[in-house]
Parts: sequence; structure tokens; C-alpha cells
Amino acid sequence: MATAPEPKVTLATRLQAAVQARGQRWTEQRQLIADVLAASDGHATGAELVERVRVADPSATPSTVYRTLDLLEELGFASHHHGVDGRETYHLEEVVAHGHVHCQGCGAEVELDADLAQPILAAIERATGYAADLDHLSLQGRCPSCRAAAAR
Amino acid sequence: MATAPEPKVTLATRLQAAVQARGQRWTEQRQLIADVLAASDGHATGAELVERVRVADPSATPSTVYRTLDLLEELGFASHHHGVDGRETYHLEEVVAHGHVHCQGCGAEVELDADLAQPILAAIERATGYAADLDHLSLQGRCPSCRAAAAR
DNA sequence: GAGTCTATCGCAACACGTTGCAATAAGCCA
DNA sequence: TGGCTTATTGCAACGTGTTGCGATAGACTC
Repeated sequence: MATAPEPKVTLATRLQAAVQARGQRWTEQRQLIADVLAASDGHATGAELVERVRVADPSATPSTVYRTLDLLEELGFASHHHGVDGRETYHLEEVVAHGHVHCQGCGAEVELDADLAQPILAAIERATGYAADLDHLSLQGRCPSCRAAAAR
Repeated sequence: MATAPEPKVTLATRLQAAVQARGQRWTEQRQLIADVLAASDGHATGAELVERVRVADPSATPSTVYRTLDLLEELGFASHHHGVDGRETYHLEEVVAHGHVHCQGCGAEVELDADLAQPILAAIERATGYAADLDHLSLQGRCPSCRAAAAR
């Protein structure tokens, strides 16, 4: 409660601390990848992140990027889900946990924040006993306007 | 009500009729792929189906298999979703529509039939207005025993 | 500062899935 | 039956992501 506020600690700084606390190493590549992810506010696919990292450092390889992203996930700094097309999409945990709903008709995509998703998660728990992970909640269906169009 | 029962019409037969009704062509490859899918009751990944088709006909190529699977989906005979690892999993629509819930802790996977999923779909509709597609409902979370273990 | 240990990196090869294009063959008509 | 049209196939190349392995270089000790 009375700890220092530190509102502007960067992702890279916090990640470095977490990595080193686990006895792991902090490298230029990790710094770079953390910076790129932090600059990609919200979502980015694996391929996009690889490309952006390579712009900053052409010697970086995809395996390094993906392994670092795995590390970020393991440490709880990021998470990923598979989009409609199977591509991986990463996002920072700093961005509040949320799910996605994709319309199979028009391709519209809406985000589900925790409040909106709460009754859905509750229904899942009642039906299955599972505590569903909002960050991996990726639904597909028909949006209201496509449903209305189909009904006509 | 009084129509002939015909309980043993194969997938391939029905598919052939549907394909030809659209003015498209019926080929040996399509016959083969339909047979393989029908023999893979329940689920199979794209790669598994490709492999099984190639056992029966080594000259078949992945592109043909995937294109045929797309066709089956278009005609409503099959559908696919992306599993936890991003791999495509196909299943026949003959198998009743269902979703999946995957445990991130122990890897357990349970199927959600229409009855079980109904309150979940209703909650999704109330929250978003979307009519979610049960076949694409692929949830991740923690199963009851992993939750109990974590609580300890 | 030098030496040691080993986590991490880059490379190369692989797996899965997609796409463009020329060759083939299914289905139709005369 | 023979010929025509064009959907479909197989090939080859590509995009995305993963894995194994030898080389490199952090981090730690003395």
C-alpha cells in the first residue's frame, strides 16, 4: 500500500527484473523484443513481431523472437491466442484481459472486456466446472446485423 | 415421415450429390478424401487426414486434401476449428455440433454438447448480441481438479 | 581481470497450411 | 463416340511457427 508508485517503469525494465530473478539472462535481443512488443500496443501476430524486430536488428531470427515470446508468456507478461485463421496473436498483459468475438458473416470483431464477459464465464463454470481464461476466449458467430440480414 | 429410411447412405454418396448439384465435379480424390474423413469418426487434424489419404493414394497432395476439406465445409458436411496449438481439427457435421473446453493445467479436454452449451451461448448473446457458433466454441481454462490443486 | 558454467543465440531443417499456375480430365453437348 | 469447356489436380514455392544442435556470450566466482 505504501510502496513507491513507479508508474512509468517500462515493460523491458520489469521483464528484466523478472528474468534475472529467475536466474535467467537479460540480453540485447530480449530488450529489443520487449520494446517492440511494448510499442505494438494491443495485438500483434507472431509474424508481425518478427518483422518489426528484424527491422531494428536484421540479425535477429524468428526462433529467438518466438522463444522470447514464450518466455514473456511464462513470466505472465504476455499471452497469445489463435485467431480465426490460426495465426498466433500476442498481446501484453498490461492491456486488460479480454476476449474476442468474430463475426463469420462480415468479419467484424468485437472485444469482450471482463465486465461483459463475466456472465459468459459464469455460464461456462456452471456448465462445465471449468474456470475459463478470458484471454483465450475467442468466439465465432454471427453479429446482430448479419443475423438480421439472414433473417430477411 | 413416410420416406424410405436409407440409413446407410455414405458421406461420399451424399457429398457427390451435393457437389454435382452445384455443377461441380466428382473425382476419385474427393471420393477418397470423403471416405477417409468418414472413417476418422469424430476429429482429425489436417495433417492426419493428409497422411491417411496418402496411405491410400500416395499421389495425392496436401493442396488437394485441404481444398477438398474446404469444399466439404462450404457444403456444410464438415467444419473445423483451431485447437490449442493452432492446428486445424476437422470433424463431420454428422457428428452432432459441439464445442470443446481445454484445461491449461492438465491438458484434459471435455466436449460441450448443445444442451450443456445452451446457457453459455445464451450468455454470449445477451452480452454481445452475437449468435455464437457451437462448432467453433473452443474454450480454455482450468478444470475443477486443477483449480482445487491450485487452491491448496 | 581471467576462467568457468550454461543459458541463449543463430542456423538449418522440419511441419503444417496456402496459393499460383500449367496440365489434366470430368461432364456436357452434338 | 468425339470434341469442347473449364473445374480440378499436382507441382512448386511460399508463409508461419517449431525444434535440435553447435557456437556464442552473459553472469558468477576467484
